[in-house]
Amino acid sequence: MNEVLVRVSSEAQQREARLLQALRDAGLRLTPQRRAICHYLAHTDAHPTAQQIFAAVKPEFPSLSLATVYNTLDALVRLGAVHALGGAGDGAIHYDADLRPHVNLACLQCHRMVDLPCEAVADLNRRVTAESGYRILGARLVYYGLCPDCQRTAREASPTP
Amino acid sequence: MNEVLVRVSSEAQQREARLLQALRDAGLRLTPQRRAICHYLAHTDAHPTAQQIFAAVKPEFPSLSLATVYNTLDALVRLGAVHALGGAGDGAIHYDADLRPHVNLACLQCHRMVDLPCEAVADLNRRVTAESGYRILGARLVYYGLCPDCQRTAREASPTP
DNA sequence: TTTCCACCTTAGAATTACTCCAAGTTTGGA
DNA sequence: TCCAAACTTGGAGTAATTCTAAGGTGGAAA
Ligand SMILES: [Mn+2]
Ligand SMILES: [Mn+2]
Ligand SMILES: [Zn+2]
Ligand SMILES: [Zn+2]
Repeated sequence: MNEVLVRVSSEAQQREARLLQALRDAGLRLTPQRRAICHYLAHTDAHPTAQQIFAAVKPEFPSLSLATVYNTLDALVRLGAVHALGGAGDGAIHYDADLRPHVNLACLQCHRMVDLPCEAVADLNRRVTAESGYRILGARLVYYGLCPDCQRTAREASPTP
Repeated sequence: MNEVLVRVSSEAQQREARLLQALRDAGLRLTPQRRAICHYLAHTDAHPTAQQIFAAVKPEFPSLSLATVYNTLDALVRLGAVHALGGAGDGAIHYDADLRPHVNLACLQCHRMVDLPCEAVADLNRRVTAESGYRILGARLVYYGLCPDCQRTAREASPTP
């Protein structure tokens, strides 16, 4: 009759907590702007750019400045809490707050990035950390090309069936 | 007494041939500038940026334009003959003509990229190609952080031993 | 709770990698 | 050899990112 009150913290909530903790641990301040940016980063799987984060958070903070978005991203990347994945055919850097081992797929046509879970990446991470001699801050595991949708579009455009 | 005249084409020569063939196969023209850029790309393991390629080839072609470097790189990347690895702490994209399976290590401090051979990457490539549904043009397998040299430098700067 | 300052945010200017353009040149097939 | 499509070039243009100076604030300490 007693329900088991285990709240399963969602993946997104865990990510958000991790981002905030990373800032705290580094002695950086938790401003409302940073909280909002972390919240957005933790709850999306879209691999947003700085501009996209800005556009998404701006409504909640009309005074928000792009510089703050860049500052916060820079801090999170330098702390290893967010990965900088690079461009996707657009000239802008995409960010990923999902640190679970996976590779990312970028479409050079529609500029979207999606995840491809991949257990093998965990081994890769381990090996690189152990063998490289580098102090690893982040990874950028991206395959780029054309997504299924954009392949279809391209095929319709050129009559080569 | 007859020597066996097998010339073992060096890795770099193979790469150069592959780059030129990729351009030919795509119906693109082999201009002296493109040849020089391909030659440089094939013979370096420095993962150069467009500007660095320009600086390296310019002496041989005083009339060379940056636009030509960008055009050529764009063509090679779209053909999958060269990989665009993204930045290394500098704001510029680094390129890699070495298509052998490996991961790249970027130092955010000195902006250098080096290779880490890794057989596991071949499997990763296969799996992504097979399972993603994407038409894969290239990969960007980079771990970024601080190289051993820069770690040492950082340690000397901050007295935390 | 109040104080206080090092750290933050902000708007806008500055930087710069990269792209675009128009005019002149070249490649490579016919 | 001839020529049209493709290429190169210098310079202007674009836009992502960084820088700067002035005013605001988080959070530790009293
Ligand atoms: Mn991802
Ligand atoms: Mn490499
Ligand atoms: Zn697409
Ligand atoms: Zn270094």
